[in-house]
This record gives sequence, C-alpha cells and structure tokens, in this order.
Amino acid sequence: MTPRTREQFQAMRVRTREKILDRSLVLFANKGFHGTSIQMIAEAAGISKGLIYSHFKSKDDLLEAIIRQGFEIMERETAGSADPDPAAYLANLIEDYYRMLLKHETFWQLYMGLMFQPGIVLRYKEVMMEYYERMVSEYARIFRALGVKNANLEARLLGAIFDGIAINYFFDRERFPLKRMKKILLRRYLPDR
Amino acid sequence: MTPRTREQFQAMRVRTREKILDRSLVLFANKGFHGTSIQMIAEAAGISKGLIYSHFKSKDDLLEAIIRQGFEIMERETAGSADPDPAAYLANLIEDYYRMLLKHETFWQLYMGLMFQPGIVLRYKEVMMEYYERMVSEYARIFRALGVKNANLEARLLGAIFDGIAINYFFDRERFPLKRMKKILLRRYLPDR
DNA sequence: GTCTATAATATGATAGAC
DNA sequence: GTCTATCATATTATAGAC
Repeated sequence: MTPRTREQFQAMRVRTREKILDRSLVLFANKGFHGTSIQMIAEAAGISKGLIYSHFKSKDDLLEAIIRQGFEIMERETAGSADPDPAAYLANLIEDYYRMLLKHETFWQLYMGLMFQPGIVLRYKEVMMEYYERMVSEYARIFRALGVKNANLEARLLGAIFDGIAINYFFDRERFPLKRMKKILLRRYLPDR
Repeated sequence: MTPRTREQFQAMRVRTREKILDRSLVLFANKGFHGTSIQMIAEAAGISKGLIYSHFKSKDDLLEAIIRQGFEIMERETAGSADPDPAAYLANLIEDYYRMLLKHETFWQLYMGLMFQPGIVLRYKEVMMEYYERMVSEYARIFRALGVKNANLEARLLGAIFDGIAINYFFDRERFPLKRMKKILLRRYLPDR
C-alpha cells in the first residue's frame, strides 16, 4: 500500500466539503434551516456528524458558506450577457433568469425561502440586497434606453414578475407553464423581435 | 367576591385561545415554524407552556388552526367583489389583493413562507391550492370576457405578479413602492378607466 | 481525515397542584 | 382555567480514539 500523498488527502477533503455543501443545500431548501438537523445532513452525505464540524464551525457558518457559494456561481454564470443593443441585452437577461432558475433550482428555492424569515435573513440581507439591486438597476438602465416611462418602477415590476414566476413554479412544478410564460414575457417586453 | 359565571370562564378561554393564535402567527411568520418554540409562544402570549396544550393538542395542530382561520377570514372579506362588468370586477380583485396584503400582512407572509417548505406545506397543499386556483380561474374568466388572448396563461401571470409584489414588499417594506406599483398594474390591465 | 461517544442544552409534550 | 415541575427525546457542538 502506498501512503496517500498530501494531494490525495486534500482532494478527499475537498470532496467531503462539497458533499456537505451539496446535501445541506438540498435539505435547507426543502425543510428549512431550522427544520434540518446536523444529523440529517450527516446521514444524507453518508458521513458522521463530527466530520461536519471539522469543515464548518457551526450550522450558521454552513448556511453562510452555501449562500456565498450560490451567489458566486450565479454571478460567474451570468457575466457577459451585456449587449450594446438594449433590446438584445434585455432578451439576454430574461434568458439568464430562466437558465439560472432551472440550473440552480435548489439554491433559488433556498434563497427565496430565506427571504420570508427575517430572523435568519438579517445576516445575509446585505449580500442578497446587493445582488438584487444590481439586477434591477440593469433592468432600469435598459428600460430608459428603450424610452420606457417610469423605468425604475418598471424595472422593479420585472424583478417582481421573475420572483412570482419562481414561486409558482416551485409550488407546483408539474403544472406551472414555465416555458409558455417565458414566451409571454418575451412577447410583452420585446414585441419587435 | 362573586364566583365567576360559566360565561366569564368561556370568555377567558376564548381570549386565551385568540392570544395564542395571534402571537404564534407572528412568530411562525417571522421565524418560521421550526424556528419558533412553544416556549417562545408562551412567553409572547404571557401564559405558560402547559396552557397552550390545553387549547391545541400539538404544535402542528396549532399551525393548522392558524392556516384554516387565515383562509376563512380572507374568503369572508373578499366575498362580494364580483361584478357583471368584467373590467370593474378585475379592478375589484386588484383592490382586494392589495387590501388583503396590507390588512393581513403577517398571515400572507406566513403563507408564502410555507410555500417554500415542501415538507411542511404538504399537509396544507390542498387547501392552499384550492384557494389559489379559485382566484386564478376568476382572473381567467375575466380575461376571456375582455377578449384577451391566452386568458389562462395571462391569469397565471397576474397571479405570479401579485406573489412577486408581495415577496418584494416583505423583503424591504420601507423602500418597495407598493402604491405606485398598484397604479402601474391598474393602468396596464385597465387602460380605459 | 474520519468516526464514536458524550456533554450541555433545548425542545415538544404530560401530570398534577392550585 | 392556569401554572409549575418534570419526562423523554432531539439538538448543537466537542473530545478523543483510530
């Protein structure tokens, strides 16, 4: 038996950490932060309770790591959608939203669920707000460029529409007409295409 | 000292029950079902833990009572909005939504928060779905009467818009322009008024 | 790097006194 | 009708063996 190299140990550690993050994301999203115990996470990840604490110093710390990672991924994957043509840019952003919603469904569900728990969200409110405001101000810029009246208000409405679509989709995945809803949105906001 | 009459005892009991319902609604809405302990509810209501169990047989039972009561109130207070003129009816429903959102803010917050926790919501999904579908099918009827294309889809979109507005309002009550948003909605859906 | 055992505390729920 | 005391269990987190 060859002894494991330092790299192999590190790779193990990374894999364990990712497993914890991955499984607790699913549990937090579906059962809520307080509805999920460390025990449940350990079982879902196929490891011991103790090992979780060698990666994260507390349950809160674990949640924070999940949120930070989620936003990082989201931002990385939506970079490069800007377009000098405002209509094209808006179309990209609508596509982005749908792509992210479907690709990172679980994180999205966790994120929105947390919004309804002021007690928990307080610590993360700033990072969430920052992400949200950045999106809305992009929408507003586009609407202004397109000559829309009340651009700021319309931008907030578009943000709200996205959120509402997500809620309804999560509540009843099978029946909510996600695809057709996108068509309606594109037709409403970009009638000339 | 006159001994208390049976009526006085019953009045006390009713008041206690209402206090429990009232305070636990606020706590469940703000901290989540699992984030709220019976201890916290007892403290908030200024009574003992034990007394809660003389009114509700379990924490789950308490949540169910809150939900049922909430929907009953909502339905009672939105009855009688129907109007033979579809445009007037739609205007009424938009007004209804806003009135209910503001008047029963806490219940609304609890209700939407629960939507993101499949584990909890499962037991109440039917009653929630029923309420929601009834509203959406009313919207659809109106849109058909107004000659709108894709009436069903447009109805679902309106429902989603309402939900999205609620989310955004809850997340940042001070800054979200609730009133101006209503104006935009009324203008968009009822441009002739 | 991972596990088992355990500490310290909090929780949902009940029994019995007043 | 209400409260206090208590039970049984579950929870977060840590210590120490392998």
